[in-house]
Amino acid sequence: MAMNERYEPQTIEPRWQSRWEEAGAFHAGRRPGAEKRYVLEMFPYPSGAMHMGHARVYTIGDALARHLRMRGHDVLHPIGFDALGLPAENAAIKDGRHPAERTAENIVAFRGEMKKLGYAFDWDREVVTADPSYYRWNQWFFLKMLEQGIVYRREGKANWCTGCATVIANEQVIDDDRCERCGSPVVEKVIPEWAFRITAFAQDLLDGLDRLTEWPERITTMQRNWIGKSIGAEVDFVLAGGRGEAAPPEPPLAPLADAVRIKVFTTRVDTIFGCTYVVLAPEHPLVGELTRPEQQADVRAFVERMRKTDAVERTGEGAAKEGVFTGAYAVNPYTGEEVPVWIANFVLAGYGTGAVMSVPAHDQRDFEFARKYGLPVRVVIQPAKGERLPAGDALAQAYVEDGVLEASGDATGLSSAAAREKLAAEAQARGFGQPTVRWHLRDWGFSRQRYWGTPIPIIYCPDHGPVPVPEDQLPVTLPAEALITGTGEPPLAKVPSFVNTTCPRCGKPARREVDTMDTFVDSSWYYARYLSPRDDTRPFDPAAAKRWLPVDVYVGGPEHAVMHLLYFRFWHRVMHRLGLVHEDEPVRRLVTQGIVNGPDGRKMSKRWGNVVAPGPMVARFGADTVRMFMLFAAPPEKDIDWSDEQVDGLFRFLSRVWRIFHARQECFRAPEAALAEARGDFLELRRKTHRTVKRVTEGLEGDLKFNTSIAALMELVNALYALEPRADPERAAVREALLAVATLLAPFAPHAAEELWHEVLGPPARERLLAEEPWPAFDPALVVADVVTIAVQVNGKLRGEVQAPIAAAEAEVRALAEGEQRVRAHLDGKTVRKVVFVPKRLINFVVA
RNA sequence: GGCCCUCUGGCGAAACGGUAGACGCGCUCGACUCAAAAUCGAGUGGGGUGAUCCCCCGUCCCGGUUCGAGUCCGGGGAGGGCCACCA
Repeated sequence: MAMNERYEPQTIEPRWQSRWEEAGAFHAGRRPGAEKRYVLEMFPYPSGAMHMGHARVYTIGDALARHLRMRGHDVLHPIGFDALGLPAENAAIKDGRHPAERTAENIVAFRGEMKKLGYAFDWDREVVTADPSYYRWNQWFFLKMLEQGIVYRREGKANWCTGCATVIANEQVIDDDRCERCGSPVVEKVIPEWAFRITAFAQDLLDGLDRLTEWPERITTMQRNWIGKSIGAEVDFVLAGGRGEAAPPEPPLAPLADAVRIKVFTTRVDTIFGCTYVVLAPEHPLVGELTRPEQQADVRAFVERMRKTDAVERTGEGAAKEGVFTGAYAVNPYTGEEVPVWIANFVLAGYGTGAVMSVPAHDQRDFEFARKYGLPVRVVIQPAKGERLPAGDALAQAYVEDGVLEASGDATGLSSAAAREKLAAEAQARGFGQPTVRWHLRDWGFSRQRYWGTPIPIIYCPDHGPVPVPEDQLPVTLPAEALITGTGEPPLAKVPSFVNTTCPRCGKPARREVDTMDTFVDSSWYYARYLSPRDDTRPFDPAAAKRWLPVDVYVGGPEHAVMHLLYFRFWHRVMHRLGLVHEDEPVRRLVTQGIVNGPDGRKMSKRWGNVVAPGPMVARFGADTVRMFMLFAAPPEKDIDWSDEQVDGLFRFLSRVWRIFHARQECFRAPEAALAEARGDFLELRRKTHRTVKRVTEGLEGDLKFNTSIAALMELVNALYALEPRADPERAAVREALLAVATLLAPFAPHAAEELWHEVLGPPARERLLAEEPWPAFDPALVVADVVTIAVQVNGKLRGEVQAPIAAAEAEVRALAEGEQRVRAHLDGKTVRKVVFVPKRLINFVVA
């Protein structure tokens, strides 16, 4: 049967998709003896239709997975759906439908589109987080972590999103006070909530980053910053004269030691001899107590005003520094000096100790505050080199660098670094402080006052308080009949059949927890669930985990740098502690892919009318063209713009590939034995073929340069167009090239590749699948040319080129180069001082 | 303010410290066609002489290292990302 003259992806693609499926080609575990590879892309959140960003991640991961399979590995390449969460619930509220129904529909649509794109997923392992068979294990983990003390209940200030009507995590607050999901204002609200003690893992999470050598550095840097370890010291300033005559504090204070101590945290204890005042946050518990009667009115008014001002306005960049004197004085333990105690808007109650020592000469913020309120400025650090600083009164701005201490008692003359160590140790020795580590990372509050999440398996008993639901009663399932309004109290609170239950301890009537878990819980361990997705006795099989974990390559967007990618590292450590996994990092190599922008270069958005959906593009050009576009446009980590012209170009390329196969059909049966007799242009073609195998392979490994791999294929195809084979050896060389093209194309344009490969091989290949064939090897003898072009430079400037045998020695090349008229013109009348010879590449005459 | 990234033709991009611009898009010309599309082929960084030969300039800017720098080092500029009165 003659091959179709036209490239028609619409007829080819469904055919191969069903062949792959029937053969179970992409099931993991089919090659038990082979080395495993776990390739994973971040699973989609099916709140709407599939978009180009999805098409890009899965295309990148798929190219890798397909290549690794052809390299003989046992490949696990699973997929699932991150189905629970606020956006799905919000969308459901908007169109008045149940989130379960809507999500199910979206998943069907997603699955359909992914299948049309021909991704080599192991669909048997699909996981949907909204399924009780999945989220029961969220609940199971919750119970285990409760036992371990990693989960705890707290009452505290939470970030309350006014739009989503729920608490959200610190990581989900953007632009200071906006919800990452819906953009609504976020306010502080005091609410009881459940939290993960992720801070207990802070050091470990930080140390682990050093071992993640195959992660993009910018991601590990972001995590490092987010974890935010700062090493400093805590120092107690004792209130001068003991208690101030404060108004009766409410509630009554616990008995205090003789002296009231104001604990401050600083990373610059080396500057402490320059401390001229101390500042507390307005919310600091000691404020009421230490304020002097004559300052009482001012301080109260200030605190009251701060309470009413929202966080951004108060502490945002533009906010003016404001403060008020309390009338109290505290003693600097290093100097014995009494310094005034102030309160100010810019001091945060939630960071450090909520109190700072102010060193206006060496901290810009303190400097501005001191100038505004006429507080003294005292220089105690001098630059190690360069001009000395003037006295404090004449200082134009704070000197914040490290330097050499002066006027600092015993520490005078020490460097800042040495002084920090000495002074912190001294504080400890003398009992008024100690070296201290502070973290930016906070515990992960995960209670959400919403419906579409995992119910938290806790029962509140009037006698026993919060009681965990026994393991054998899991899952606590979401009641289908909840009324979801998106406002007011948690929807689950309004479902009596859910709320009302009995205490597992005493059997008395009790109420269930009505909050649900943050969606990030679902995505924190899904990669492990893929290992045994139908297991109903445990979250996953540890033996399978031993075989498959860690994930070898994880592909996803860099926007998850400090949320998902930190949470799942934390979770993996918990699983490690529970003995479920054998390593403490979940992912060996992370690939972060760039955004697909609209054709106008702007982010795709309805607002700009520049949204291009993958579905219609696949229908029009075929999956292979869309995939090729994603990979050819730029390396994975770069942002790309959708371009209709470029897409046309890739379709044109695949058609061009098709046509050359069609035009060279007579070569399909060429005898392989004739290959060795290929000469001239056809020997060159063979070299090009083998070089192409090498280049494409390199692009799929190492730095993942799919774009140059595809470029190499294009060059080979261009070379084929330039040749007309007439004899068997020539036809054999062409056949070799055609087979290479088909095979090398398999990770990128798998459908066309299968079709072409089968055309070349004919009936003998009927039962085989290219997707499972071995990746081609190249002949090292054929990737090197026997004659090379050598650039000739004079003083580093290109002045000609010569052809020389690859092994040519310097003398030979030099003679050839000097024989070139143009080169001679530049050498005439000059003295050659030196000749630099780089074998196979260039020769450079240095003349004067 | 801190940390990080990027900067190369008209555009997307290539380039172990070694011929800058591979490959693709776009554009120009030619072949095919009554014509167009499609396809195939040729050309395509700027400038200058000038006719296929050569010269000069050219990878954000300034300096340095080197026989040789898009690449390495120092300084600056522009754009972007993340964090942020974090003590």
